[in-house]
Amino acid sequence: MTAGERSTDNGIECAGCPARAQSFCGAIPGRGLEALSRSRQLIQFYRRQTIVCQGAPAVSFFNVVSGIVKLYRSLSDGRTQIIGFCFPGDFFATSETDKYSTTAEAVTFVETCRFPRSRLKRLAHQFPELQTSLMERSFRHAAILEDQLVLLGRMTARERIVRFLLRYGAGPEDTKASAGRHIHLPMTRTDIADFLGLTSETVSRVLTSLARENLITVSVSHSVRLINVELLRRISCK
Amino acid sequence: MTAGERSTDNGIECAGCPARAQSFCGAIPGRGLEALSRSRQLIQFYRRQTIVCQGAPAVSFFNVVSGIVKLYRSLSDGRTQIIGFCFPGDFFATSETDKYSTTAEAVTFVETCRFPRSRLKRLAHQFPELQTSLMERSFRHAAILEDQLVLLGRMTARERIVRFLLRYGAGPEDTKASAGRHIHLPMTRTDIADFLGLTSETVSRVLTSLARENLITVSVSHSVRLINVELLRRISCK
DNA sequence: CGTGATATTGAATTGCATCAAGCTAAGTGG
DNA sequence: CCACTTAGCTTGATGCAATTCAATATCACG
Repeated sequence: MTAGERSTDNGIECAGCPARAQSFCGAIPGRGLEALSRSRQLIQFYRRQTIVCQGAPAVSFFNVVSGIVKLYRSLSDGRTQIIGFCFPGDFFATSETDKYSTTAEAVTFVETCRFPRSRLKRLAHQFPELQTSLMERSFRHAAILEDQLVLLGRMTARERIVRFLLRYGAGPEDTKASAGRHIHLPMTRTDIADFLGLTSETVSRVLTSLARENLITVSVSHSVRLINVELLRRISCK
Repeated sequence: MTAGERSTDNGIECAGCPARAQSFCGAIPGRGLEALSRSRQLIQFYRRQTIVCQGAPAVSFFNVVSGIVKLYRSLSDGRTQIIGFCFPGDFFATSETDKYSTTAEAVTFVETCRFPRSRLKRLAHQFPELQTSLMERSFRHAAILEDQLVLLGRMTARERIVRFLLRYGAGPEDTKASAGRHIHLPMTRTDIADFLGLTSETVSRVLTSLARENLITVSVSHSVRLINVELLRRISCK
């Protein structure tokens, strides 16, 4: 265990896990849960703490129980691109190679389950219902990455930021629903920029310009409220 | 069958398929091949022909036997982003939703195997060795998409184009090896641009500038030769 | 209340896009 | 076999969105 991470007692059983419904392990039937509880370690990380490091030997993968994790890749000159944010129920550091391809860092305080890397394959082998669910998950994941390719390759700064706000702030597709609700964005402006292929200055500028046009309000920097969701959706295009 | 596509007789058995070694079906053991042969249709497409259309009901998925397919998404105003090129052994149009999320179009004359969409899940269920291979494939695929995110989000036009040339023209990682070899690029400049998040003009300009610096030669527009692979690798960074 | 980190705002710069010609190569039909 | 057409490619001139550099402003936390 590297300095700073915290392993809590594993007394908590998987059966009672609040994240289980959204997690890959949700597909594991009850009879498998006890074994699962034994093969995982519950590990916590503080904000800014690195969980796994790009290029390091891939020994474990993780499931997010609570909090937000960012996955990113860095170029040698410091440019970084965030690949995605992981929320409760997402798993990460599932590499097919023997090295981690991305760095994972806690954006907030994070609780994770850690498993040996080989375990996923074994579990899938053991439980066919998990295997199906993993396949669905991977197709869904690929679709999200494809969305992001379009965003990075072809969208303007404004479109990118509006999409980001809608993605993380609006109920999926059902117009209206989410207008006026507060969105808490625990990541920094630089994080958002590194996710959207922009600079933090541009993120700032676009947010204030959206606020000037009464499409959103930014109370404190980590809290945004969507005002005109309809118009925002139109801006984010498709 | 839509107008223009060509279904050849299915007499050719999967057992003798030249693309099988690199394909998902390569993981299916001999005993399953006869059934596989029966469940697929061999379908050919001519250059520029649309294979499946973004938004259309997802009924089939395809495996490339020969030729190159491009997958792309279009925005309503015509901006398009190519998600990737599929080569022999790649499969595409595997959607988790009931609509295709990308359009697939033949870049060259293409031979494909078409399967009913539900078949993949059934096959995976039937053959555990396929299931493992699919999982590996999906992780590898995700890693490629992540690479492309970094490229689109953080790289300059020159870096993008050099990476593209190295990716499709150089043997994997083994420096030297591939210097001087001809690379045939059947896609248009616009295709390359749509893949790299650029315009065709920029692709042209960068290629001629690389040629002026004696890093590559461009004989006819679809044929490029890498001269200084070492330096190209340095430009493409990491 | 002070200090360092984060965010905003402004001004200047630039890399790539856009617009606009020409150029080239591959058909096509007389 | 050669003008004519057309699609794709190259090259140049100009514009602009986003970056870069720089100067505050604001926030979070001891």
